[in-house]
Amino acid sequence: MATRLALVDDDQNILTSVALALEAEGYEVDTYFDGEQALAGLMRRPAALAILDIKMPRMDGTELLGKIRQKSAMPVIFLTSKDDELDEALGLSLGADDYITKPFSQRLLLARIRAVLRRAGGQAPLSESNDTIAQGDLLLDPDRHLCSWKGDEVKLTVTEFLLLQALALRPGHVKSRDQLMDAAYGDDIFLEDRTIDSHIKRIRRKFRAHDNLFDRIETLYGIGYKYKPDA
Amino acid sequence: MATRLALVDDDQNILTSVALALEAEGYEVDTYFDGEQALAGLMRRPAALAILDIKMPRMDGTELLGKIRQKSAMPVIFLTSKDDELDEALGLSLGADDYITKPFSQRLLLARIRAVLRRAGGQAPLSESNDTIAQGDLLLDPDRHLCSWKGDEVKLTVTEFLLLQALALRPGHVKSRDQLMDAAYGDDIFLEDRTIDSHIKRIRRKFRAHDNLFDRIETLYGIGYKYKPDA
DNA sequence: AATCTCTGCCTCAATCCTGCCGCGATCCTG
DNA sequence: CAGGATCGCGGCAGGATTGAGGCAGAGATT
Repeated sequence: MATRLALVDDDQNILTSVALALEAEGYEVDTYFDGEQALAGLMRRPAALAILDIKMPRMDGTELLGKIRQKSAMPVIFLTSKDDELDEALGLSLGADDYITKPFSQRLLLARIRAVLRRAGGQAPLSESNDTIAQGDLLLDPDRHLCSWKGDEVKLTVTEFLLLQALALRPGHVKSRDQLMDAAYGDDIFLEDRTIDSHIKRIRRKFRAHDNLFDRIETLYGIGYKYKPDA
Repeated sequence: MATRLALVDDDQNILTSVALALEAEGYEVDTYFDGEQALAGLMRRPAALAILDIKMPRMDGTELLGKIRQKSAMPVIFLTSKDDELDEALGLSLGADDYITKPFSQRLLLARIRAVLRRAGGQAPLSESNDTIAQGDLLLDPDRHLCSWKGDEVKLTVTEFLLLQALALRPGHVKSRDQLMDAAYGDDIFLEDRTIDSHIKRIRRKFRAHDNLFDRIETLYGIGYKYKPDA
């Protein structure tokens, strides 16, 4: 069930350390240290995504990408050195799905991998979906920034919308305050936990203004919040 | 319950001020001022996350990271000076989870710490699994923090949930109070044995409120408890 | 410039959780 | 069977967590 990634780089350090990191994230990783080896390996063990260093001896990344593209539409992410931007242009025009300049953080790499895999369509885009959410009486349309409860429009601010969206995306699933913070602001912002409570309070208040029995946002003491699905 | 962080920096000012800030946030912080000391300390007091300065006398951050990686997959955040980008490349491709360039805001540091811990925590769940447990009439879904008996929802607190999960994970197997304590709190906490009894009492009571014949949690005199599987 | 809105956070009171104690009942061991 | 160990249960008090109101600053709007 684990997604298999192919990692190609001639620098042994990068190869092993990045592989370790990815495996820690639950991916299976096949490592190759040059293009020819990678090409051969990919025939036998196809991967969901390939991560290629551009500069490699014997067969460089762009050439490898070309060969891969002859046989498969497998998503590809390029690794490039920071200073040679030419490579980026080259790689992308050749059909890479994304690129990352060294140095890169593990966080960035993971984000790109997830994004590319998501775009590639295999996985359910649960986290970032822009789709309308219709959970019983609740309707959330991100594109129109529209929220309604039992037909009545409920005016939410951006933050409130994002939080409710995160909750309603997986009805019944518990979200910690940290997770909600991620959903509304992203990784790099730290706020008081209790700020989430404040927003939840405001969301509840707005919904109760339309339906004073509204109780779909449940508090789980010591854990977080969840959106209760229809019974 | 407090998460322990390891902070390694040769600058005493940074060491103490950052440590203070982190402690104010509720973390336990072990501080070390060089790599060797840190390595020794980490053996005895393992931390959930290490924050390493890259430039240090005797053993620098990357070297320390290497040594740490030989023994553990502990998440690591690097601190780097803004001007030497080389360090970043080196550290990150070596397997650090993230990096922060000095000077950094406390807010960013906290955000990164949380993000890394979250990722790490999700990956390596302390106990056995995050899967739903379905044992006959019992249903335990950690993601939803949902517990039901014969279809009825039974509302459990976090501690109760963890204990029941530990028991139900291996139906028929005896769990000592110590083992249950580990499952619910981790192995860093000492509590009165009888406290487990109290929780078991409350779990039983809650289940009996739905089914007064409930007797699946069996007491093994002098040993512990076990969850009785279906006959 | 004068509002208005959004938002993060603070305070206070109410509620919930939990560790532990004591008592009586039960269970083993010799 | 007696004595001691162990356990179930009620209850309590402190601590942790949460809901609600409110406030001030930053931006946006008028």
